[in-house]
Amino acid sequence: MSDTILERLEAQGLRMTEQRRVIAQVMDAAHDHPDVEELHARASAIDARISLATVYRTVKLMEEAGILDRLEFGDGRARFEDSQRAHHDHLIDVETGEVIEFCDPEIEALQEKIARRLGYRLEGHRLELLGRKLRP
Amino acid sequence: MSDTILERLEAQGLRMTEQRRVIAQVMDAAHDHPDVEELHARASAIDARISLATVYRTVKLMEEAGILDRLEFGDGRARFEDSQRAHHDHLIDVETGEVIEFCDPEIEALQEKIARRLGYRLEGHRLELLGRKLRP
DNA sequence: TTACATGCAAAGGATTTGCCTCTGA
DNA sequence: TCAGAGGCAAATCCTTTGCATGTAA
Repeated sequence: MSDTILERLEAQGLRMTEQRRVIAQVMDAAHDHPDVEELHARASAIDARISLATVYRTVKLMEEAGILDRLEFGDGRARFEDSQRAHHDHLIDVETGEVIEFCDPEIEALQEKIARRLGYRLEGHRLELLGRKLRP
Repeated sequence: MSDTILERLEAQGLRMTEQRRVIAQVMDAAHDHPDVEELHARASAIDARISLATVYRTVKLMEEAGILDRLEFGDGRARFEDSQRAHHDHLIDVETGEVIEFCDPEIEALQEKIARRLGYRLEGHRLELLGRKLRP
């Protein structure tokens, strides 16, 4: 459960190319939610032989392999994070765009309950809170 | 609080064109979450003199006026609903794509609480549950 | 060797915009 | 009348894809 992205990628038996290694390394080092362009910039800084198209393909590969989660914050481009980081939701600062992660077991439990009440088994969720910093 | 979209549009003092009237009428009649293309189809059925571009412009106008809410269900296109319909969240059937609306005061309260704990005043949220129908 | 990955550029889908014409107030 | 709205097509933005070439196994 504490494997790196690189290790999980190898464990899938996928062909390990230089590009995939670099992108995995970048995502392992990332503590934020980079979009494809940002990912491409960080990867290019390590090895310039990586095209945008490859980043798109790799990110899709990793998403389908369950290694990355795709996030949509409503700004029209996808962002990615390590799917193995402990589950959390996001609070977005509407003034600065800053993203704060949080996890609340109560809200998780409540979601299960609501889904069940509607006759569904919960398979996932997206929760984003939008807020403005309190000035005390 | 129970005005139609048409009435709210007029109340804003915006120029009332035939196109805006038709789009307002379509949204008033809609009990679902149409995307722009669907909206254009429904509007065209009433009056063919409405272009896609106008639907895009009108929908943006209405969103900025607080008349419509823009929804993103992760399929790459925006959907719209009457912002004045009682607040609710969405449960999406991952098998059929069907969208079920629900409202849970407990979860609303919890979100307020979480935001406050993080030092924010809650301004809004997006919550989508993804589920699979229970077969009893 | 060879199936699969990459680069590049072209293609796509959703949305926006420039520009000229039309129209509501 | 005339500022703002609409139509059309071109432009943009993000993402995907076809094809020829490169490379991991």
